[in-house]
Amino acid sequence: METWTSDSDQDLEWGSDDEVVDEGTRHSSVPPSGPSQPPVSSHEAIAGQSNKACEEGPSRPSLVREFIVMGFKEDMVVKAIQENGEGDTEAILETLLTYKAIEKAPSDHENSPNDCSLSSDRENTDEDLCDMDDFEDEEFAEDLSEKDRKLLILVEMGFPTDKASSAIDRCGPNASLLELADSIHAAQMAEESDCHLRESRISDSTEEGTYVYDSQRGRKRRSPEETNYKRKRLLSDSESMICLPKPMVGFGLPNQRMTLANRKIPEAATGPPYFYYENVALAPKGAWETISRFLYDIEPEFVDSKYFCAAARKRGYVHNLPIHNRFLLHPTPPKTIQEAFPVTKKWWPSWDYRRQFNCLQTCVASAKLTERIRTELEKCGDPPPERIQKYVLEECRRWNLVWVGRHKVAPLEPDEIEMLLGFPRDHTRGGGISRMNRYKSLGNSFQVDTVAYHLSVLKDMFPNGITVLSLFSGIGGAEVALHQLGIHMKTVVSVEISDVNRNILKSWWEQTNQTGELIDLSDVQELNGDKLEQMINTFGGFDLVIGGSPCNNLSGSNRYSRDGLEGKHSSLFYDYFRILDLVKCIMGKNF
DNA sequence: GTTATAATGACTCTACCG
DNA sequence: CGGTAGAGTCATTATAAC
Repeated sequence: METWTSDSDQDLEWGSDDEVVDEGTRHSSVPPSGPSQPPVSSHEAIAGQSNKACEEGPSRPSLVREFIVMGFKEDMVVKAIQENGEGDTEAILETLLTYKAIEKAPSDHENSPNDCSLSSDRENTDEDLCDMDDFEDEEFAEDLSEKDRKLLILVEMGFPTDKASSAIDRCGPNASLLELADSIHAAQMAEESDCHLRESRISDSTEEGTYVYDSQRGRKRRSPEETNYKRKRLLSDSESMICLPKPMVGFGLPNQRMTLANRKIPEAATGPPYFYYENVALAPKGAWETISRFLYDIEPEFVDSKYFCAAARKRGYVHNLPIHNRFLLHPTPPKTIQEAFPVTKKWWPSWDYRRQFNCLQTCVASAKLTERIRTELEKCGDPPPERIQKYVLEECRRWNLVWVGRHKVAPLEPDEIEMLLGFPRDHTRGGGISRMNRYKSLGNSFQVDTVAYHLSVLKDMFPNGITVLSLFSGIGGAEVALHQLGIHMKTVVSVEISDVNRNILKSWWEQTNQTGELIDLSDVQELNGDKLEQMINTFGGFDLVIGGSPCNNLSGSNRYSRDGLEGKHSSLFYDYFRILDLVKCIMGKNF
């Protein structure tokens, strides 16, 4: 069962530095990404007009918000929901796209995917509709031919006119918009398939195989040689899919052959600015497909931080950074529990064969549980019967418990979690933060060494330092990573909703004697085009847009509101995209 | 009010077997 | 190929304690 622990130590030798790092040796850092508790949405179109927050109306304000955050106007969202009912989100989306396509004037642009890259295509298509901007007649759509209507919507969604047109020809007049969109997507993928095939083959031979799953049927299957062909075929079946690499090593670990020799970044996505987006790898079906689609179709890099430290942390990263000549932070952190906590060794029973922790989350075990474990172990002899072993081991895994005495297990202390995640000791300590909030902030953070490895390529590219836009900064994992890499931060604009997290980052910034400037804002939803344009003009553009949006509606740990990307908090992903796209547009115009 | 504690499954992929 | 058991997951809520 323990395949994930056994391969980490022996099979992957990457460094000569196995020394145990004293917990006090690393100074500098803080993690990002936070749960944020946004007030109700207020969406602002780029043009500057802002809409009122949606509170009343439909019984699901989150549904309204979901669409507003995608760039639709509130009144239209309400109207579309009334028209379709709350159940069928696809129909609502289709209606909204229709509204928008009709209402659209060529000059204004909002945050639909790939919006700015298509303005030229759109202008042609919309030409004969320009005078229809005062949208009143909801029947208008039916005056268009079905094909024209769909073409219009597809172009509005960001697809080139010619591609959209041939997709309609290919799929027939009755194809749904989603089918058409996927068909275009598949065609684009097929164009790159040669390159893809080559890359995947390299990947397959280097790794143990690749898992491919069909996002609709939810069946995952082992993919041998013919995987790539299947992938192609399934894609043209209007199904998008995602690969979770096994082992989850991303595009390559240190001292390991790069699994993806030359990945291709779509033209529209190349830097500047560089960007880096993070979220949980094990998100509900379809979430990563959507994330990737919004972020310019870049393939996510899935990495488990167990290859960088002593705790697992399966995360996906979408970025447009180069992937060659990456390097690790030094000293490298311990990669096993025993190296990280040598003093616990003498209490560690032989039948607890954990070598690494599972994902460090936001909650820790209760005293009652550790008490239960202790009494259970007291009741029986040594070694305990198999049934007890199994129970204890299960709970230890579930809660990341460590052995601190005979029959005594305990949850990790906040400072121990700081160390495991690559933060300086006491990074989150003091300043008015409660213990539980430390756990929460840390649980929501980056693993610094992992992120630093990916960001390390920036060091040579920007010898004079970088200007950073840090969204959902949390306790500043991105900033800490950059600092430890020795990358000078000229200016950091940090956006983080939590007061305590902002204070942690500010405090770290001062204590590490940063010479650059830290500007901290609280709400990504208030970051509109005007503000961004002003900042970009002041700072000369951003070199890096980095952040991990809230995962709580995606995480498997959430029993109450695992609503996917459209969840109350996780839908802030669309704000990440909105802001990134705005930055790209503004910088594209002025630089 | 603020903080800590305890209780609360579902969903998914993986490995294995027939 | 399908079924199944096993394992893992950046959490939320109600309640008690302070």
